[in-house]
Amino acid sequence: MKPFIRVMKALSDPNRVKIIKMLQQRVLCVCELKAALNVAQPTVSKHLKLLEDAGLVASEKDGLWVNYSLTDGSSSPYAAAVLGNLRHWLNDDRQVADLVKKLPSIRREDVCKK
Amino acid sequence: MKPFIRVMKALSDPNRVKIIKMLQQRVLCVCELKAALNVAQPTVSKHLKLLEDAGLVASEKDGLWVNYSLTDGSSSPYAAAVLGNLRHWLNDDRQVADLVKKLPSIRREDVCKK
DNA sequence: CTACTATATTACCAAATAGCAATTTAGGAG
DNA sequence: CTCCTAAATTGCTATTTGGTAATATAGTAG
Repeated sequence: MKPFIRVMKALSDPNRVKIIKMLQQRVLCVCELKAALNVAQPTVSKHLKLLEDAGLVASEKDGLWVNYSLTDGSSSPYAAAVLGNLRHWLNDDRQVADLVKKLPSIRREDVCKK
Repeated sequence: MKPFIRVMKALSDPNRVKIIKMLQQRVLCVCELKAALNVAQPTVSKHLKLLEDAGLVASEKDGLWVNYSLTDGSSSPYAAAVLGNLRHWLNDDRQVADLVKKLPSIRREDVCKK
């Protein structure tokens, strides 16, 4: 039951769903996500932790950066199924579409460094 | 986005998931669910409202009783998909299995009437 | 070593949520 | 009508949760 609940909980927040939809486009680091969502950096980190615990995203360190990507779902059948559905779900959603559209203009080199 | 979030939120509580799994067995009224879950009646009603708003369950009055059942999912593609998955998901879960097993012994005539 | 930067962690606040007891609504039976 | 019962609603409390600012951690560059 717990693993299923974790996936549902992870996907029951708009910002976390947006993170998933953005990661469908490409690998992203924390500050790119922070820039896209317009929230504080710790907020992004917390969301990512929940998504990772649910088996929805994976992280890989690259020097100073941490790259986040979608998992293949092998760690959780629930995550796998919903990630599959989310490939086509919400593509027409206004907020998601806007984010995806502006995503190419959000580049690590510009966005990181305060 | 909202309808999707509603479905995820509705399914991110163990008692609500248990309600879904029990409704896969048969139609149930509020006091049968209350007896199965061991929670207060208003708690059950509140859960059912959330599930109904998400398009996961439907209610039908029958005199003094209100019968709750799973929807066919026509009101929400998200609900439809997850309800489909939940047909085979969690069948081996300890708590769910126990509930399903004791469900036949929970009969409206015995359980309602305090 | 120091200085800088990306991320994680901690501490805290406000809003949302699961739970209950008490009450209200609504239908059935006398 | 009154009495009874199933369910919904209201009002409340404790816990959870999304957010932030401040701090700690870890890697890079000099």
